[in-house]
Amino acid sequence: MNEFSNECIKIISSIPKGKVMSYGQIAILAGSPRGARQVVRLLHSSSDKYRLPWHRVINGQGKISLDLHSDGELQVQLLESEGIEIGLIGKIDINKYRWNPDCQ
DNA sequence: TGGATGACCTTAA
DNA sequence: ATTAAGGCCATCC
Repeated sequence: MNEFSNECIKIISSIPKGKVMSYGQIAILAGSPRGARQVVRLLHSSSDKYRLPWHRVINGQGKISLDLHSDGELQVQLLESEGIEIGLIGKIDINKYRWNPDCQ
């Protein structure tokens, strides 16, 4: 495991309940402005192994990148359980729920 | 148009 | 077989 992946895991694990982050932001905070896809891979491949709150990670548009008919629906339910308001298209108030560990 | 974003695919150990 | 690491270009507003 390299440092980047480790940072990503820490950052993602640091996302508090009721907050969400985007891939790009996590990648930047992790140290790789172009490593958003690596964050994706980590979430998709090692989410269970590392116990990452993948449901709190969405795209930069504040929407669910997953299929709302499959995993996306599950994520929507999880986010709603945390108090996050989600639109019918999976739109989330990223402006309100954006989590900035650096700013915090 | 242009620029930021991305829930993958491939290779190696 | 599984786990881990790495990246670039099409897509959407």
